[in-house]
Amino acid sequence: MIQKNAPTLELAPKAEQILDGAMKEFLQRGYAATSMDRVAATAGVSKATVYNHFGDKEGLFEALVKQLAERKFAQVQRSQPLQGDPKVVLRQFAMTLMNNVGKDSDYKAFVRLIIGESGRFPHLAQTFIRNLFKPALTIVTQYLAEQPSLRCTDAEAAARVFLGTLIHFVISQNLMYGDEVVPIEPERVIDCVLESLFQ
Amino acid sequence: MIQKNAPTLELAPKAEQILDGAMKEFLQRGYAATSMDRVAATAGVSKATVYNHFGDKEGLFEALVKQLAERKFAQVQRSQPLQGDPKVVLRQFAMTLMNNVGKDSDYKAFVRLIIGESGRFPHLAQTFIRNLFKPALTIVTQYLAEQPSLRCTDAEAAARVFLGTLIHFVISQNLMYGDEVVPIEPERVIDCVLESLFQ
DNA sequence: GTCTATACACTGATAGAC
DNA sequence: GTCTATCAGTGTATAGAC
Repeated sequence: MIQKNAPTLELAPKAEQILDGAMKEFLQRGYAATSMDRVAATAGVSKATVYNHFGDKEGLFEALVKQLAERKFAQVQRSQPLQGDPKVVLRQFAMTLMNNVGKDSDYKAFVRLIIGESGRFPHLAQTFIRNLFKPALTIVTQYLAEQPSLRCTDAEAAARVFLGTLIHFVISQNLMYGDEVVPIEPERVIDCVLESLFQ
Repeated sequence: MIQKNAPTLELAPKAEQILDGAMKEFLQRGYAATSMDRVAATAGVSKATVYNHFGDKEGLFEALVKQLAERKFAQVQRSQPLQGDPKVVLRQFAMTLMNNVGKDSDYKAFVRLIIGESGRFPHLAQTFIRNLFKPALTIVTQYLAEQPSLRCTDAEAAARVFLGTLIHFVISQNLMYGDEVVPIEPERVIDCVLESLFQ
């Protein structure tokens, strides 16, 4: 009766299944508007199974956020180290970041959720910062520290200027739909920040 | 029986009263977790009165967001025009922005709410951009366009670099509690962005 | 471990008296 | 315009059978 084939080769198949359903619901509706009923239905399991695995709604939410943060962290770590001419390398980096974040609906929903709930779940916001912003900051800081053409001698501060410019651009133009209110070509901002940071 | 004294001298006393209660609830709990029952109780009116004034929950939320956006807009417009030595003027501007936004709990909650709900209420996110980000962008762009020492000839792009750096700093360090994960003195970032933008 | 069934509180919204 | 009372629906969480 019990099918032993194709257990998807994962440690906890039902847990993965539940997290998949939880992701769809939480990203689409937000934390408070997501019901455990719907998570169970979307995941294709009973509600009691959800509670057995994750304790309560907060436990499920925390497990989901940590999984998403770790998945994206793996992507960042896997990216090739920066090397070469700054203006070429960093322009490529900027375009990748803008396309990777600004046009990925799931990722945009994830960022909205984390920021929106950061007042009630400070620990999850910090997990996001630790797993995603901090590694990016470290990579860019190390790269900038090796560039003699960098105008600002404080490489970490320069990395914050560069990343802050890019991330705020995505937040204001894409997450908040500012591209219809204060439109501008991304290239203009990238050109300007690179022109400013390097001689 | 009916007290005629102290009608608070406002056009719609009950409406203001309801919006005050709605502000407390929505800013603290978010949109979905806020109940109309609690808004009515906090405002000191009956629930039916809330529905008579604002139609439904979305109507109340939109009225609240527009009021908050307009109040903050008035503060921005009232600020003195920028003039004088760029590094002095913009350092002062940056410190004011960081203290005004980063340490005002109500304003932080407002920004979290707007970003968190921007996927479900794009129009309200755009109202926020139009009333708060766009005016700031305009003021800084005009000021930068007059500075001969500006390295980047594209004043609007430079304004986005400057404001993006500052706003992302507040979001990551204050809204998302990144100051405990990736701490840094604000002055280092301000120094760096000014050093980069100006000769 | 997983399911069905259910407890119990609370939700957004409305009807009708005043 | 404001209130009390209430509706139908849904929320989180759990008990008990398998």
